[in-house]
Amino acid sequence: MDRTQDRTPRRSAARGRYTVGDERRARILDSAVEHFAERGFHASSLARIAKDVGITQGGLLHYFRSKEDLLVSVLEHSEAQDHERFFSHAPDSAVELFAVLVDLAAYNSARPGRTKMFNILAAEAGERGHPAHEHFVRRYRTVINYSLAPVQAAVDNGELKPDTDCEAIVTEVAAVMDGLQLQWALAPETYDMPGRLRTYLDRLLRSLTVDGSGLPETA
Amino acid sequence: MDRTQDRTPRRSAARGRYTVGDERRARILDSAVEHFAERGFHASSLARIAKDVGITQGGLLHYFRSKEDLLVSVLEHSEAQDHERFFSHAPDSAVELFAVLVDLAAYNSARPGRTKMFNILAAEAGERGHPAHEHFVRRYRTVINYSLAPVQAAVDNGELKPDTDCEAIVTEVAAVMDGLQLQWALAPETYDMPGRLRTYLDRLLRSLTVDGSGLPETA
DNA sequence: GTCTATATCTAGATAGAC
DNA sequence: GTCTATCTAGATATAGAC
Repeated sequence: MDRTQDRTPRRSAARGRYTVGDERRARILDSAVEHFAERGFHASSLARIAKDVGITQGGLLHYFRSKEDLLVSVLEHSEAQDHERFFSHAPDSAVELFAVLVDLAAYNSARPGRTKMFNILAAEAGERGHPAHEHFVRRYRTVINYSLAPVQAAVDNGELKPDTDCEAIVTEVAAVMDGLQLQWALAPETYDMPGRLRTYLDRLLRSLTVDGSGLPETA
Repeated sequence: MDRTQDRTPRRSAARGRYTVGDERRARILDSAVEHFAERGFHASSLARIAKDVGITQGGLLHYFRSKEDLLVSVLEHSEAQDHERFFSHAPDSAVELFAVLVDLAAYNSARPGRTKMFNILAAEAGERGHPAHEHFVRRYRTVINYSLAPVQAAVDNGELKPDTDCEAIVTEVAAVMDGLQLQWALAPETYDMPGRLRTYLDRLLRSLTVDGSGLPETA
């Protein structure tokens, strides 16, 4: 096992207390996010990531034993943040699910570095050899499953039309979120990503309800 | 002006005749597409692109004076292909537009290298300094404008509901296409991208028609 | 815990031989 | 039209000093 990897659990155990090393680790992760956001994984450089934190490349490698280790740590860290903030509670209805997704879009649009990083890494990860390939395959599966349950439940209890293809709906929603995020990244200041997502989800919901107006809006 | 740049026009003038240089140029572009698809722009290497064609890096730079020149040429080349194949005729109706888009998705899913390249470059281009930034900003504007006209026309002549927000629809359609493409790239063999797009467009169309079943399917 | 030094590779671009 | 040679710069990773 990796000595650097079991730092995070230790920190949560001693809640509120941060060692110097933990703080350094956190700053390296933040710096890495910014660099991956600008150039992706392959073209980012450990030396420049380290320089932004005020240490050298050698110093950085004390915390993360390799570039790939750093990438994996960044992804796990971000994932954990998202999970705690948005996905720790399973939504009971499609309306509730959609509201969470709009919140997530707002959260993402307030964090351009983090969000652009996901755009690039998700695209890079299409190649089978990429160190984040498995991560993103798993991530889509998780997102789909998380979203599928409340939609299926809404069909079962009659809120949504009985002939609804739940899986198609759910992958489509994920696609819209990713696609809007791609457009948003080209002009983050002027593009209302959560607004466009809500517009889409509202119409989707209306088209899925029995008479076209049976449910409240998502926000 | 660049001597290498005015080769393409000359070739189209002497239709059917390809000089050795033109053929070399085309093979370099193909190789570049594959490399950009795997690693994006920054992390691709001219030497390796050249090696796949069977020449050296120095030889490649005879045709494209810099790496950035190569990238721009690749994008222009691909764009020209798309335009000729799909967008040279302006669609008269929303149904016609949607059918073209499904064709495009099928075309893209048959060309993994090219399509994954667009995924990565579109994401990388979010950063303002990226050599393809302007290209993708322009590309989205073009796509939106191309799609807006037939949708707006359908609203005006009563085929679609009068309260339809055409611009929202059109950016949403673009987002779905990009997002599905991202998911497809993670498992191209098992993911029916054009099928999922058609499913989405069919439901979109039904939700936009006055009584919910006024128009034929897209295919 | 961090730095310096170093080994080893690879990058893009230029110049000039053939 | 292509190659070789070369320059400069930058990459990751290791080893060991402090």
